[in-house]
Amino acid sequence: MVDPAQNSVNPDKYHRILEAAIGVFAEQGFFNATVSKIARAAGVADGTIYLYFKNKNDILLHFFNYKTKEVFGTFRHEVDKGGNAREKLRNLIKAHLREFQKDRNMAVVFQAEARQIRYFEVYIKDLTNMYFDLVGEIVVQGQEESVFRRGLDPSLVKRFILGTVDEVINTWLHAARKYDLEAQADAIVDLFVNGIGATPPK
Amino acid sequence: MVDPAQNSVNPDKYHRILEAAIGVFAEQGFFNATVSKIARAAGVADGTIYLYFKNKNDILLHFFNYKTKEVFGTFRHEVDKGGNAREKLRNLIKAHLREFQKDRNMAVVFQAEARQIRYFEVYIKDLTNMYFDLVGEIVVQGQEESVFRRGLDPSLVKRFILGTVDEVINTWLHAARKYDLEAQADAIVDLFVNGIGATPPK
Amino acid sequence: MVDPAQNSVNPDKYHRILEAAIGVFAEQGFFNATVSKIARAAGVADGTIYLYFKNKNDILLHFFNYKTKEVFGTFRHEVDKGGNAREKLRNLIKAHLREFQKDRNMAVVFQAEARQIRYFEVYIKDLTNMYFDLVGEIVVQGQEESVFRRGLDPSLVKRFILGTVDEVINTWLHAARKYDLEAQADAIVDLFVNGIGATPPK
Amino acid sequence: MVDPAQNSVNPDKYHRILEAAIGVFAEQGFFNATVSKIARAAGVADGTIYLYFKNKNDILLHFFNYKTKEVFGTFRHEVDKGGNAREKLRNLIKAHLREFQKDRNMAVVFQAEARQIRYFEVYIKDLTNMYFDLVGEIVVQGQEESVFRRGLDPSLVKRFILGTVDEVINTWLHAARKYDLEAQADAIVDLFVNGIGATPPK
DNA sequence: CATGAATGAGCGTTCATTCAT
DNA sequence: CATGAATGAACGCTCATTCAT
Repeated sequence: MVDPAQNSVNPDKYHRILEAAIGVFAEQGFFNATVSKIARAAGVADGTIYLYFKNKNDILLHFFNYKTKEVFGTFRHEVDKGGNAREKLRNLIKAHLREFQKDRNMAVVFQAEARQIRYFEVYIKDLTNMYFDLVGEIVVQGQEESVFRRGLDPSLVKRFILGTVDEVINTWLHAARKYDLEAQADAIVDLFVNGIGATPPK
Repeated sequence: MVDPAQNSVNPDKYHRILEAAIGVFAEQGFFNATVSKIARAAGVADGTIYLYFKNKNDILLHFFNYKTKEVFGTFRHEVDKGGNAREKLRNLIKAHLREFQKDRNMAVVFQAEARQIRYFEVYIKDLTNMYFDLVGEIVVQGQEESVFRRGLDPSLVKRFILGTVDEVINTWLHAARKYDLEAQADAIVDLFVNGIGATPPK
Repeated sequence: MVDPAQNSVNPDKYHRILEAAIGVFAEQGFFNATVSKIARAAGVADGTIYLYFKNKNDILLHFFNYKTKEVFGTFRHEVDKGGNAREKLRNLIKAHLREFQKDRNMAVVFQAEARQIRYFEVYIKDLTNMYFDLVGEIVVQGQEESVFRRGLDPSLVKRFILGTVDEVINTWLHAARKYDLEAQADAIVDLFVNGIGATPPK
Repeated sequence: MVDPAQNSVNPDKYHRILEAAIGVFAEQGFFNATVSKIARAAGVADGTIYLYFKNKNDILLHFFNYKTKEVFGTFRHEVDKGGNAREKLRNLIKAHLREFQKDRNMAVVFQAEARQIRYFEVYIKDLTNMYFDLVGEIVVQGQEESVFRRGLDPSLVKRFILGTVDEVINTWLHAARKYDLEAQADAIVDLFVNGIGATPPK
């Protein structure tokens, strides 16, 4: 097997297979996807898959390792572009929704398989922690800026935020009618910041 | 196959197999679980499984249809016990966390498989809608009671709430150290109601 | 297992099962027939079958041993009723067609399974030989009476006759439109006796 | 699965499996034959069978579709070589006996399974009709040539001829002592043409 | 005698993986 | 590097048979 990280030979084929695989995984689920189907979708022979990936598991692993990590990298970038905490939070949510909307296959696979397959647990945890770290920083900054209240359980806030976005994406994925996902960012952030409680007469 | 609804024969064995199956599904995932493993776990012969269930899929289907529906029934009951909207919301969250904590296998299977298997999508949607309806009612009541603010997107609020609880349970399931899940209810409700924003100097 | 030959106990049930089995065999073929289906058709429990028959094979064996042997007994009787050889031949063919027409299930099973299952070969051979003996006698008598020509290969004549009747029944069984089988007897005998050759100007 | 019609891959293996399967079917019958036994007989792995055939049924189907159709093709050819009707009839019978004698496995499978398996009924009917057409043509020609008498029921004559040959082959297959099958052709044709009746003093 | 729930051996089929070309 | 035919372990499922009631 070639190391695709420093793979000078045919990086094309590596990506073609990876994309094809994600497509098949998205459509059929990891377990119902066969290596043959992936090969056909990628336009290569079955055996060729094994020149670029150790085995079927390894394909999904690469997906988590490279593809989604890349996406999570843009989250970091987007967050950094924000000035204050609220802006950073909004940028994160917006980026999250945008990127998942942009690559539906990725979204499906990530949402569907991430919780399913024990084998990949550790990679998922990595990604989740990356996300949690981002949120953590934002919260701390927000508290320093006094836009977020003190005394919050940071770990709970992280789950509060990731859980909501996750569910919003999930609903979008299963919806019959397609609507713009990114457009929901502001309403979501508003909920995060203000909750559902009636504001007392201030 | 016998009708398990009527439990005409050996309801014991029916439940033993169902519990055993959920255990195996929880540990290995649906696709890695084999009928043989389930039979062994239940202490019956492979063929016996097929006296109570149509096939492997059918076992999971029964799980969604009976076991989790029952749990969701207690949610309704708990909500009804609450007087005002905030209490109802708290009761729902508490019940949700408690029931999933009480039956860890159920929790694992529900969280892991619910998003995964196309075949069962319709059952999951049923359960989700049941949940959404509950939340919807609570929100409306809260708005009438003026504890929840107007102008909320009800569908977004539902996802906001389910998503958070979902993620909280998920984190608990994957945590190394076991902690009390139900105890988080109040903090969660507080987040829902007040958000993370700093209260303006009142 | 009870010996059904001298079975004082519930000969009814024995015959009910046998008839039911032949019906199921006729409809589905021996190998696709299950003991359960037979039991259901007979209105008894699966286990009851084994009180009257050693196993699934044994049911078919009883069929060959008793049911069809009985039919072949009437062939003998019909032949004996005929005066000259030609009459005897005609009676045999008529009886053959009539009996198979009368019990379609028997006909189907006999025609379909007789050539198929090695296990029963010996019983089939018995029946065939019984038939061959009948034909043999008729041919000899016919030659003595000078209605049948000398120099015939008796064994070939037997196959000539059984084969034709067999095929006529077979065609009837598979025909879409139902017609009277017995009515073909005279035309068949005419073919046997005169062949298809044009009679030379006598 | 590869298209065996085009024999794009390893036509050798395709034929090896087909021959092996027919051998196993001949020895054990279709239902008692297992894919494993066929694979072992063909010297390939179980899975390899499925590269050449859709499933176990498909093997028998190919047998009927290609192997026996080919044989029936030679029947046509042999018939066409005959000048007058009697010669044609004789050629048909001779070819039929010869071909089935040449490939005993084919003969066994054809005789045994043809009447048995509902699934293949349509293919058998095809073959039978092909045969019937041949005989029909011969009979008509014979009547025109005035070697066969008028007023025959053509459909009955067909069954008369096929049935006899069928039975002759059948007897041969089950005989303990092997004798030459083709040698019986003339005696059979003589029976067809002249019947068993004594010729009146002409 | 009768039942039918339980058994488990056995089968057809799939598919990840290998390797000769 | 690329191929795809070949492999065979493994699985879901069926069903003849048994036996406790």
